[in-house]
Order: sequence, then structure tokens, then C-alpha cells
Amino acid sequence: MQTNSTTMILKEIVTPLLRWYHSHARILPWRENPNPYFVWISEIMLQQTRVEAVKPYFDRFISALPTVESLAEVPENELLKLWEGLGYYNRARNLQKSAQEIVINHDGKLPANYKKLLSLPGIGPYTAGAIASIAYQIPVPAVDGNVLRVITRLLASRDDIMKEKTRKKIESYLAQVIPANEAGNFNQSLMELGATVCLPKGAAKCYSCPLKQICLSFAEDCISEIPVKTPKKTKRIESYTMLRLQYENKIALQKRPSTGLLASLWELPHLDNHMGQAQIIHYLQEKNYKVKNITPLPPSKHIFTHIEWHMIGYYIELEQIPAKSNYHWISPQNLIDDYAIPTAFKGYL
DNA sequence: AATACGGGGTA
DNA sequence: TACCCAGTATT
Repeated sequence: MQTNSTTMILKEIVTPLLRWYHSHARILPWRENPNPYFVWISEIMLQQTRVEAVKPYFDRFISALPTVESLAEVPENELLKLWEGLGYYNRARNLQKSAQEIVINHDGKLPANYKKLLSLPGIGPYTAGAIASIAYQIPVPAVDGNVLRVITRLLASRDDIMKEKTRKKIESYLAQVIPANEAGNFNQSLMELGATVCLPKGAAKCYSCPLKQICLSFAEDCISEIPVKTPKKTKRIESYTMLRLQYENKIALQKRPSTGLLASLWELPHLDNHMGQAQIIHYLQEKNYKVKNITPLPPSKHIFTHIEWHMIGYYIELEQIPAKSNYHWISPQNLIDDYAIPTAFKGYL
């Protein structure tokens, strides 16, 4: 073990951070009973997702699926319905794959082992560290965006936090100072500080930071310059015309492909580009749908991480549909109960 | 190493 | 707008 200046600084934060966390930890649903299953579910939900967004999903999810076994067995449509609107839907499917593996290979319990956790689908270095430390008190780091920001600022490091190398370096530093009996509290205290005090984009509340005496960026007055992040590339724009098709009080839906964006979720029928009423009527007539009434719906925009959807839409009442319609015709109540529909389409439902 | 993968909150 | 969020999997 090395004891360079970096490690010495990090050793100094342990006690003040734990003391601060003891009195400032937010009360969160998944902290009430931090059993491995609840910790796991919460950590998956929290990937790239804010605490406030997760809260209602977490409570509903663990009520519906309180055990690893129940998650392993739930039908996919029910699972996706529980995840509807939360985004990154592969998280839900990977959760179930892992649950099935855990039932088969680990006696239905999350393994108390960092590498075994890491091998499960949907669990990467951060989540493996979070579960290991929070649920099992195993002294391994859990480095998320908060921790990257807190530590680079603490050290006044200009390392690019988008690079894996930076994360690994910080993990190796932290591994040397994690207190043996409070691994979970220590990791959570770093994240909590990042989430509530050491805020991004010039919003840091250094005046109330328990580490301001130690923080090199605070001393050098360069908080606003750290962390360094490589800029992300611009989004592409895609245009669609959404069809809100109505026939005998039922709505047309179709299932999205099993791979790619919003895989396997349900969607409204739609055409590429922005089409006029005449083009839509022509398109439907060719497929033997007879239009009774068509009215334009207001444009809407949905922004993904890497794509922007620019949508227009039409509300269309049909008086006849072909014997073999490619669409699924769903009653409104059935749609609410059983069909997971991404937020992007909600503007036209 | 770069890109795909949601959705919402904030300055 | 642009950035950011208790990141991971795939290419």
C-alpha cells in the first residue's frame, strides 16, 4: 500500500464525512430496510436517474415484486408496466435475467461478493460496489457521477471524469481508505455529499461542506472548473407522424422491435417524416382502412439522450378495418393496465 | 474508446 | 438550450 499525498488527503475525509452523513443523510425509501434485494432494485433504478424520479417506482415495484423469486417469475409485460416511464428499459429486463440467475445459482440471494455481483447482467462496477458495500458492508468502492465530482474537486484533479481510467484511479485511491465497518455509510456519504452539497454546474454549497478545510479546489478557488468532462456529441433529429387510430372504442398499438430504442415496448402506429392529411388517408386506404374522420393533433417533441423526435399526429376514427389488421386493437382500460408505452408517445394517447 | 440507451429537472 | 443524473452493454 502506498501512502502518497493523495491517500493522505483521502484518509482525512473519512471521519468528517461519516459524522456529517450521520446527521445529514436523507430519509429515502430504500434506506428504511437496506436488505440486499431492496438495495439492488434501488441501485438499478437510480442508474442515470434522479432520486425523486425513483421514489414512487421503487415503492410500487417492491410492493408488486417483494422477492427475487417473484421478480424471476413475473411476466415481461407486467415487469415493463412497472418500469413504464422510468426509461432505459433494458435495466428491467436485465433485472429479471439476474433474478433468474440468482434463483438458479445463488439460492435466491444476491451474492455477497463483488465479482459475482459484477458478473450479473445490469450490474457494472458502480452497482456491484454499491450493493456489496451498502447491503453487505464489503469494503469496496462505489464510484458514480457524484463520487467522481466530489473526489476530483477534493484533489483539484483535472482528470477527465468521462474516461474509464479516471474512475479506476479514483477507485484505487478509495479502496485504500474505506473504513472496514462502515463501507456502506462511507460510500453513501460521498454520494450524498455530491447530491446535496458538492453540486455540479457552479451550484456547489461549499459554505456548508464538511470537507471545505481539506478540499484543494476550495482552497484554490477552482470549484467551477472541476470536474472536467469531454463534451458529448449533438443529437440527430427524426421526424414522425403519429396515428391515433380509433375503431369501435379501441386504439391501435403495435409492438416495437425487440432490439434498439425502446425495445419491445408498445407504440402508436406512425410514419416517417411529417405527412399531410391527404397522404395519411391515402396510406390507410391502401391498407384497406376506411377513414370516417381525421383531425390534426398538435406537434410535440421528445428528447432522448442521442435523438430528438419531432412529431405531428392525427386523431383518426375508422369506420372499417381489414380482416387482418397488423395492429393490436386495445380498449382504453386494457391499455392502461397491461401495455407499457414509452413517454415519447403519451402526447398522442 | 465511442456509442446506444429514457426521461425529467434545472440554470 | 445545455447539462446532469446513485451507469451498463455493446461495438
